[in-house]
Amino acid sequence: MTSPEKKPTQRRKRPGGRLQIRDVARLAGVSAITVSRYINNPGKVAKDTGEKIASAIKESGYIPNMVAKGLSSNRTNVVAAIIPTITNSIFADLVSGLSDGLEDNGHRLLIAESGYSLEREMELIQTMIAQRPAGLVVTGQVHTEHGAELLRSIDIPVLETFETGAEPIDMCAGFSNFDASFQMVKGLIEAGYRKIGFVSAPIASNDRATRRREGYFAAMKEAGLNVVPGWVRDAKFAFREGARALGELVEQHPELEAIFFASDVLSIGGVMECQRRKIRFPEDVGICGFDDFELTAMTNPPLTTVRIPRYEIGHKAAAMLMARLNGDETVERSVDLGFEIVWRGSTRLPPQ
Amino acid sequence: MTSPEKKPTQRRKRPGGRLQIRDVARLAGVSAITVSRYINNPGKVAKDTGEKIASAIKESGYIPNMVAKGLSSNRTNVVAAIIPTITNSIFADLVSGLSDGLEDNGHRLLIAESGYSLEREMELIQTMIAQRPAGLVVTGQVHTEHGAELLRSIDIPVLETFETGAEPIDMCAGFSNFDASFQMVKGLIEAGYRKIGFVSAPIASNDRATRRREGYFAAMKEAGLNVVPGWVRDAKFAFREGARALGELVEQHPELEAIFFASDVLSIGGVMECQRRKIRFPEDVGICGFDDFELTAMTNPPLTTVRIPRYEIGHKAAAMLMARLNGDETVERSVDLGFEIVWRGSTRLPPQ
DNA sequence: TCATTAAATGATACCGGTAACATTAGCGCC
DNA sequence: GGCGCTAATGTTACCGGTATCATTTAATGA
Repeated sequence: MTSPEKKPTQRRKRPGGRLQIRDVARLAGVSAITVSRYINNPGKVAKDTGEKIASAIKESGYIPNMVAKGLSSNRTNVVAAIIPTITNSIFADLVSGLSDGLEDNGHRLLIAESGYSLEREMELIQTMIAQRPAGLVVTGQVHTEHGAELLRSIDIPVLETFETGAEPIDMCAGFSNFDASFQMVKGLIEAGYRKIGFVSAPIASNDRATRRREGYFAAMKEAGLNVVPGWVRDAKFAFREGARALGELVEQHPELEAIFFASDVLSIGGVMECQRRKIRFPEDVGICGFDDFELTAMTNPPLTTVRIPRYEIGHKAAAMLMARLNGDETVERSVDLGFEIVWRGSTRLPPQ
Repeated sequence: MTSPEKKPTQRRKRPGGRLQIRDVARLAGVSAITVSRYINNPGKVAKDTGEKIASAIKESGYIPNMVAKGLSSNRTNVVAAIIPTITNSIFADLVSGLSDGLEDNGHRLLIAESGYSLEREMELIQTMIAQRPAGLVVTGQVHTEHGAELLRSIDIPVLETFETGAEPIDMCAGFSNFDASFQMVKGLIEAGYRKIGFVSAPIASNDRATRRREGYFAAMKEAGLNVVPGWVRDAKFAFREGARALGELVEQHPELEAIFFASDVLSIGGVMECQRRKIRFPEDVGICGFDDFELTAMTNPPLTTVRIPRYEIGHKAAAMLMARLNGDETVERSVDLGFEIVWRGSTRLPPQ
């Protein structure tokens, strides 16, 4: 029944698989390596050879196998990004900038969400390393000890985003959350506000929120203003949490003259709550936010907020990674893309 | 100077590289393949061998190379998703659901944005195939001819999301945009509205928007209501575009009794514009949206809208892909996750 | 007792590309 | 003419895992 002859190592294990570079080479009448050269650097092959290969590729519909390429060349065209959540639009904008910058350089984007957990971030760093990305983007400058160790030990460019206050592990792109918050509060004080409430995301596992809170305290302290503990609140990233925080603050601390929401998810929620409660701003209480969501320009009156370069951070991050991958070791290690306080009608304005 | 002896094929080309499975094997005193077995299926190795390997992995901090694994096993643990844009929160929610579902199964997510261009989508399908993903997720059921051909020809599960009207190329998960829009308009008509405006995203390259518009026309026609061409508008996905559309409609068509924005990005913009113009809803004009953004519940009065299972689509998509990858060929090909019309105060309510 | 079978483990080739080196041809120049 | 040099192309081994088949060991049973 079974024929005794034993095939001596058949050549192709996967007859259903895709076309290989060898098939294209055969079609073009050259060797596989020449096709490889043409694909990666057309200038390296003679013009007529290149044309033969090009038409062989076109006719056959060959699509290269980047997995094989990655293994053989020891470099992939994938960049990994770990963000807290894609549903917060500041990170969606970051990812968009990153994606645009990477696509322009033939790279793909692998993303994962840590859910604002540093433990989870650390696990994701490991699983991302397993994919052998060409570069790694993380959020913030604080990580678990083991996470930071992993980031230090890998031999690919690592980019921390959204905060530039500390010395980067490798590179960072963002702005100073402390300064931005400090300047906002300082401006409010100059505008005549004295009793200023502060609402931010929970500061656990979130150095950006932590720096913003520190900026608030520092500005208050510098002006010699006392901060009542109840003025400072946590609220998770959700519009309704901002609404809840505003409700609690105005009920429990009617003395407040202004409320600074250190995220526009929260400030928009706060504005909605004001409208529901018929609280007028800036007349009854000044309201300001952080992030410059598109919506902040459309409330009535529009919201004072901090414009941060969300898309630009991603785009710059991509550029920095690409430069490093191209061997440019002169890339700046810490890039501060700045911020801008946008004064609009939801608060009184500082003089001048 | 240079020693004449020629090393006969040195074993390791990349001494700076990461630990390999062979290193772990040596540490544990077993062969590489046994370590591989332990990693992929611990039950396949003896208990004490497994323990030795486990501690060797732990001590050495070995992180597997998924690129090599992908090449050798001809299957990667990466799923590719192509969405129009990550900055529209409906797709951010989709991606979030997808990401959660994939992570639970040890898979990673590769994303790319097509910018609502089918041409770009087609290019991205090609570059994604080059990465040899385990599965591919796209948006909508309409693609370029070549794009559809590619999707049909690949031998991995393909999942079309957010629309279930047509026969899927392989699988689809979503809901009927036509029905959802039809039911919303039908409800408005039952609530007594006759002159109803319609604002949606541009329908070019966007079958979801196209179906929603068709649903509007069908419901109007069924009720014997005439549609004035000027009542139907395009607006790109941006809050200010929704605001602009509302402004134009109320100025040019003051006869309109209700305006249906077929996206909550647009409806929220419309609401903001109403507040600025002191237009009351539902008193002056009924306003309703589509998507059920969190914010729609917080406007004053809250917005009538269509709740769609954004996160669930992504999560279900992941589950369907994983089932197929596990060899389950009984997976449903077309999964309709439904929708719900949420009647709130921004429109009059249909009877009962 | 020894063949039979299952469980555990190992040896080897291979996945589809590319790095490193080899080879060939063509050219300039002394 | 021969040498050196460059441009174009080919040969071979290798990237770090796993599929496949082989081998060893232990357990089972007539």
